[in-house]
Amino acid sequence: MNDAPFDDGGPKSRRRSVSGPTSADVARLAGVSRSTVSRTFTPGASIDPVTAARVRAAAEELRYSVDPLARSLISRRSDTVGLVMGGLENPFYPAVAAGFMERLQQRDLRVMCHVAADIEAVADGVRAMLRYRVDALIVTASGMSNAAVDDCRRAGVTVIFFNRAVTLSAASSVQTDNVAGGRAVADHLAACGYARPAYVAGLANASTNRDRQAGFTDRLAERRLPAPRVESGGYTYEGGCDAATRLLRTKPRPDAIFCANDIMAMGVLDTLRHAHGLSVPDDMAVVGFDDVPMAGWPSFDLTTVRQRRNRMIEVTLDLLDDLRGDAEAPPVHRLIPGRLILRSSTRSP
Amino acid sequence: MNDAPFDDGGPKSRRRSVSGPTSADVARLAGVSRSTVSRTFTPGASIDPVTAARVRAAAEELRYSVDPLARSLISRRSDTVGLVMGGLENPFYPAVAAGFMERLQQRDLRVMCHVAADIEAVADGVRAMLRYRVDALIVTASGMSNAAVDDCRRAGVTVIFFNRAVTLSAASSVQTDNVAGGRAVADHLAACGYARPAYVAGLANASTNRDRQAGFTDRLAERRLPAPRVESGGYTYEGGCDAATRLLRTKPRPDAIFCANDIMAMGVLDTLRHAHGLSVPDDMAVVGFDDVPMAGWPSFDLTTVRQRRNRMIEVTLDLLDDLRGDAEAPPVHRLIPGRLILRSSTRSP
DNA sequence: CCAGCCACTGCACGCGTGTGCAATTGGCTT
DNA sequence: AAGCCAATTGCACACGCGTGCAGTGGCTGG
Repeated sequence: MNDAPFDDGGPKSRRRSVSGPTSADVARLAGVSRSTVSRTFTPGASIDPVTAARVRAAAEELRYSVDPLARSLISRRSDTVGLVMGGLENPFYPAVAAGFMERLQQRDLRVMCHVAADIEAVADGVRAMLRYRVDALIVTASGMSNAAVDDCRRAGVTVIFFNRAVTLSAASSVQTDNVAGGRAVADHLAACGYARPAYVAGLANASTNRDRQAGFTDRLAERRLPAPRVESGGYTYEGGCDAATRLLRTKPRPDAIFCANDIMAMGVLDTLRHAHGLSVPDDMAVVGFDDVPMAGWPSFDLTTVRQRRNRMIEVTLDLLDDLRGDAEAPPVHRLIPGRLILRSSTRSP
Repeated sequence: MNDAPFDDGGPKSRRRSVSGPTSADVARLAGVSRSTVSRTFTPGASIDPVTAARVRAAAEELRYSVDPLARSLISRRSDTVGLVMGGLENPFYPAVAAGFMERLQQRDLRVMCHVAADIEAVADGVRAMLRYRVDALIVTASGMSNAAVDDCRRAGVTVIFFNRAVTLSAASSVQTDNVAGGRAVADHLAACGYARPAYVAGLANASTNRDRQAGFTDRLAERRLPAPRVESGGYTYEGGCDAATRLLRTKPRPDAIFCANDIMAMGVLDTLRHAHGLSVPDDMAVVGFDDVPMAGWPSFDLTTVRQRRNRMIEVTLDLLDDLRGDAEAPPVHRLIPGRLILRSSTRSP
């Protein structure tokens, strides 16, 4: 019961063992007022360096550290950012999440996570995080209602969408140039002599999917190639498998399949090869998007559009530094160019 | 400067637009004291249902919700659990993380995440989270110093290790029966007539790796089979590739390779097939551990030990419910049996 | 009819911190 | 030498909430 070695009789010594020393304890030991202790740990506050050193020594001795909850109760910031993710099935996103966490931790920021598949779940998560006073919000590959964005704005929380376009809302965004990626794929397939393109779509309401499809389709049209047959694959491996099967039944049969992400492309690849005995790229070309590590494995060796993941993350965090605090700042939109990685799932030009 | 549209003259109206209504506002509207409002939102508090209803109505009207920071400042709990992860490269763990998040969100708990590769980084993350008063800590596949565990205990925070054995510390754990998994693999390989086993290890200090290897090796010995040649693969695909190459150079050449996880097994598989033109399972058997979705894809079709991910998560959360609050409770250790999934990367018995 | 009990409510204090304001000090200018 | 200014510090008041304690009123049992 009494796991503290002794009770010093001070007025607040009851829960010392569980709640740690307070700034009052440090103040007493250093012979200053509590305000001075506070100012010691508040960058930019007016304090004599000599006093500050004495306070720091006392804090060190007591193993004191500022209680972030009490601090944010009054300062209205929490040194915490919210990370809202649309799902972790596509291996691109765990890598993104890990990248964000590592870098945020480096800056001594805590990260509060939330996974949410649909718009409503996102809004719920966001509102919950707002109550915890997150300083900013990063939303990866998931939609968000304008109402929720407005809530953030009202709360003074800047929100940045990662790989999600945002039209009329007041939020910023960082994403791969998905349109250009789609166009690059169209160019490459045309250069290789493929003539009957198909597109395996991701989620219909995802801007990544729409942009990739638009770039692909538009560029095909510019090059006088037929509009691609479209099948939905829902951004999953199984969806890719099913889409491949459906595409094989269409006449004329496509000779090149562009998938909105790598996972679906792998499903397509596996289905073509193992279920229908087709040869890639001889019988059919397959192209993905993301360039997840697996895409480079010899079992797939997938031609794909690489997303510059680390660069995107850095840009997002730089943006965060710029925008944090003033939610009134006008939204910024950054487009990061992707890069077509040529592998053996397409013929050579 | 004055970004509120107008000032209603109330004593605390300055920041109304950013910080939302307080319990005092609700109290005023409902014609009760602030305490009564508080009790309305405190389960188990003594309050007249009629009054509570009136308060709720007022709260609804003002869009009031309890400030969780202020609440936890005094109640010493935060309705937040910390999730510490050792990395997200192995796709088993993003799935685990997502599972935890979804279920915790369902229970209206926030989750604070941290990724940390080594023991020290884990300790840093844990200490940071403790300062934020997390109610509990889930540590997946990552080690933690006893000092850090003690810090948690002192802070009254229960910690549960997920897929990490814990020997002398005061923390609980939930994990697959890795020893039994290793034994099952040994049995299966023996039954199939393989005679020269090898083991591709994960990280040397990971209990999962040690247990799988121990079960495998012991059972091989029991069946009078030679001790397996061991190469380290560091739990990564590339590590698996390299280990395979090294194993192919050993004499006598192994005829069955058990890998401590699926990702390494895929690296082994790809290397055997594509770099050395070997046939699996005819020339060599390959077995993994985890049964990630990819293991079932036709490109790999990997015999492996399935970890009952969802079951493990449920057990962990049940444990959390039992243990949350009393850090004095004796630690609990749960072993979840795995299951050998037979596919075509091994011959039939 | 009264004592006693119970359910409910309000008061006031505390949780651990940031910060405007006034007070003090010391150095420098006139 | 007197006055002024900048630097530094302490006081006191928030921040938004939970909760022990002391009431208040109504009801029951005797």
